[in-house]
Amino acid sequence: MGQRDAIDAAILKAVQQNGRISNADLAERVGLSPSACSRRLDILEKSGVINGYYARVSPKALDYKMIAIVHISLSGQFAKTLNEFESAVKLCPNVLVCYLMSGEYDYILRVAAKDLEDYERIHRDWLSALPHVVKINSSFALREIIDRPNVGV
Amino acid sequence: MGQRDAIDAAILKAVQQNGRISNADLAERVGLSPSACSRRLDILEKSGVINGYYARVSPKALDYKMIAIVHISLSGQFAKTLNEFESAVKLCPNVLVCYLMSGEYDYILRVAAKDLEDYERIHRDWLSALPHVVKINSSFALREIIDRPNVGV
DNA sequence: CGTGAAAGGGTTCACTC
DNA sequence: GAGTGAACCCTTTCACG
Repeated sequence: MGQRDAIDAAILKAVQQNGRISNADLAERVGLSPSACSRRLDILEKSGVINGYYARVSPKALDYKMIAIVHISLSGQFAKTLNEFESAVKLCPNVLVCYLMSGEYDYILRVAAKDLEDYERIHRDWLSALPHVVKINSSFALREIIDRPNVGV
Repeated sequence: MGQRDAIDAAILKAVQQNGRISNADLAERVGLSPSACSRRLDILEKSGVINGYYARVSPKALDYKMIAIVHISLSGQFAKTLNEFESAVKLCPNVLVCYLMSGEYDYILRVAAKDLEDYERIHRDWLSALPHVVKINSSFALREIIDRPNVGV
């Protein structure tokens, strides 16, 4: 699962910075022939180390001007309870991130909304309706300081 | 800043799902000729609607097995205080996300670490050392349920 | 915005070391 | 595993309608 050597690490770093780099340029950058580079990249993709390639689109351009951080507690920690909650939360398209957490709350969510009215709808129709929820705590981002797509680049 | 019409929206949706789609394929998908599609994509990139393209790499493959959510409060809310904190936090490569928040804490951070020992180092050398910090509260992700790169795709 | 053609570049083989 | 060379395909980018 981990990269094998320094060249794989260099490949990963490069595609994290520029997902549209051509294989030819990538090969030159990491000091490999195009064919060798293509083989390695293929392995990294097929083995799941590289999940995919995406464009970053400014959320504001999509009219998503609001980010909420939502802490949620459930009525219990049984596997069945967690599974039912997780299956349901995955269906909400506004939930960008969801982690099962240690600490006071069971889950933390990052939710995108177009505006406050949109968030109220999401809160009412989605979040409050999730199974086994006993406590919800929403706070809102006033400003984005950092949003890096990847670690260590 | 917002997209102009349905075709731009379709272009954005496509590149969010596949950042490596070729212009020819993209044109076909949105029902445009390659030249017209290329012109639109160029505008979307140059105007900043599309921020860039990147590969998603499994954090585990990079040996980042740990995600911490860190709530931080500062000693005040003066602009100078916030600015100094924000300039400093941007220098920490392990901080993936940082928002200025409403609510109990001033900032919320998403921090990647290789393991608990690595996190202790980050906490000690970076987070605790950030200017004006008076309270830090770390909790840890036990499991990732959702991690979408983009909203509404 | 669409068409068409030209030009250039990239990918992908089989083969070799 | 990596490099070479060549064929093939595709993409991009014009000028023009």
